[in-house]
Amino acid sequence: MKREKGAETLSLSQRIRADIEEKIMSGAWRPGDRIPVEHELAAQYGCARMTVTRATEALAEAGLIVRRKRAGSFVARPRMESAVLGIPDIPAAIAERGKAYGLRLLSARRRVAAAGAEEDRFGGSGDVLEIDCLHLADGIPFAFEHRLISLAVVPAAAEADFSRTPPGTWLLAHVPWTEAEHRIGARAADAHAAELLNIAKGAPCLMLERRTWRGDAHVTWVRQLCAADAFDLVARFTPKGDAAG
Amino acid sequence: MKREKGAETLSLSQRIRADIEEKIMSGAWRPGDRIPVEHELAAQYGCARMTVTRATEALAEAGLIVRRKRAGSFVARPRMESAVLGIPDIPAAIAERGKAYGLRLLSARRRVAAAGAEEDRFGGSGDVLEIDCLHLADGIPFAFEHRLISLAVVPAAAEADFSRTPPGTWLLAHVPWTEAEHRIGARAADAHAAELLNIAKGAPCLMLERRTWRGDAHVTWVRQLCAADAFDLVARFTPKGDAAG
DNA sequence: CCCTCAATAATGTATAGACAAAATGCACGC
DNA sequence: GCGTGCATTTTGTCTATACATTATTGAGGG
Repeated sequence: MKREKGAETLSLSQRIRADIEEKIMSGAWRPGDRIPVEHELAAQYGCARMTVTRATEALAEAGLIVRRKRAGSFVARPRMESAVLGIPDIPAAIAERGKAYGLRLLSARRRVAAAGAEEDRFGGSGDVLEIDCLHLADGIPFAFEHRLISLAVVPAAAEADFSRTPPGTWLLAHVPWTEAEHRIGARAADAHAAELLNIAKGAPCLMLERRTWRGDAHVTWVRQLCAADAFDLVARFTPKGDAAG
Repeated sequence: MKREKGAETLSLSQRIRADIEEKIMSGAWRPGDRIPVEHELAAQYGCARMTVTRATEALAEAGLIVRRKRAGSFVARPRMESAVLGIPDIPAAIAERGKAYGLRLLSARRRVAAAGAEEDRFGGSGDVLEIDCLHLADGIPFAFEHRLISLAVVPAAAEADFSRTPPGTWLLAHVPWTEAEHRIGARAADAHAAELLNIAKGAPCLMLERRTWRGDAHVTWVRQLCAADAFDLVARFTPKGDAAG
């Protein structure tokens, strides 16, 4: 278990980094502790300070230590606030479990985004493409997707064939994005979703909402619903410290 | 919106990094494109190659580019698989919304982990502390927590007063951990949880399960359930590329 | 045409030194 | 006792150079 070392020969700076990391992870050096100053470590390892610096810099970037001029470097206070979550593309997720992916396009229409709850969440304005589709795993309904795409930002979307390529996959391949926001929650299936997913009305569903930007422009907003027993999100991660990215 | 620059003077290597990042983010350099070789960039910026190297190294670590000996450096193929999810401590999450946190310890008993569904998920063995508690926001039930703590790894837990300090908070403060795994899903409330959370049986709930290790030893396993309308997880993130950490 | 091998161009890592910037802590004066 | 300012320590960054490593490319031989 745990991290794969690969057993390859580590470079000296990587070894220094690993040594410090081990000291921190094992608890030998506790949060707030000062770690040896760089020239000291350099002497200890018989190398130039620059070599040590590269190790400490990387550790700082990873959030394990905090470096402060004149004061020294300190073990960061761990904050378990952030986890790297693997959020797969739906076709990829289905393929990963060895099932056949299927897509059913329910509707796609062009309209103008006006004021409204949905548009508020989307945040964009102007012409949008509104798409409903169903993702299938081995022919069984897996997730219901409702999406808005800004045609001002992605005019090419008007020509795309979303009955063959799922909109998410198409967008990922065609539109670069710079920022996104996820909202993950549980919801009861409404009548429409229940029918499409072939579950009881009111049955629990996992909801994933995603807004995507390119620069300041809203690219797309999507809500995916899938039956509670069909899918869980799983994330594995290691602690990080205070330092901002 | 978007990223805060801070407006501070960037170091040269940071500026080089930012310039390349901008080229990639804006789409000027597309995935798979080769970026100028380091000595070329060095000449362009009038600096030593080492300075450029620090920028490209950081970009590679961040997953934006891939560096290959002899071949050059290339813009990484973006994979939207991972997102940094803010998963707050429950008391912190409640405090953040300006509500008063409350805790109700339902039960805490010591027993030996035997074979069973729950123990399988936990993965540990030996003496465990089994805790049920309820987190309250302004006195209203917010989340139901069921937890196992390995007493072999955390003997001090036997003495802790979990009627005052929530187990998660106590553990975070007292036990260093090296790895964790989250599982996020939707579940229907069973009779017990429904009563405690004051919702209908079968109502959708957001479930968060977490296993935590220290080295190879299992520290704790916890399952938290909260009513679907009480809480969503929200994550904001930027794209990353192929490169492994 | 294919295989092999060597030249080569790129990254990978390290060095020793230099100066900048910041913050700590001490000495000094009041 | 108390602030004030300066010296010192430590990180922050960069330079110029050197050699190692690796995969590509091209030349030569079968």
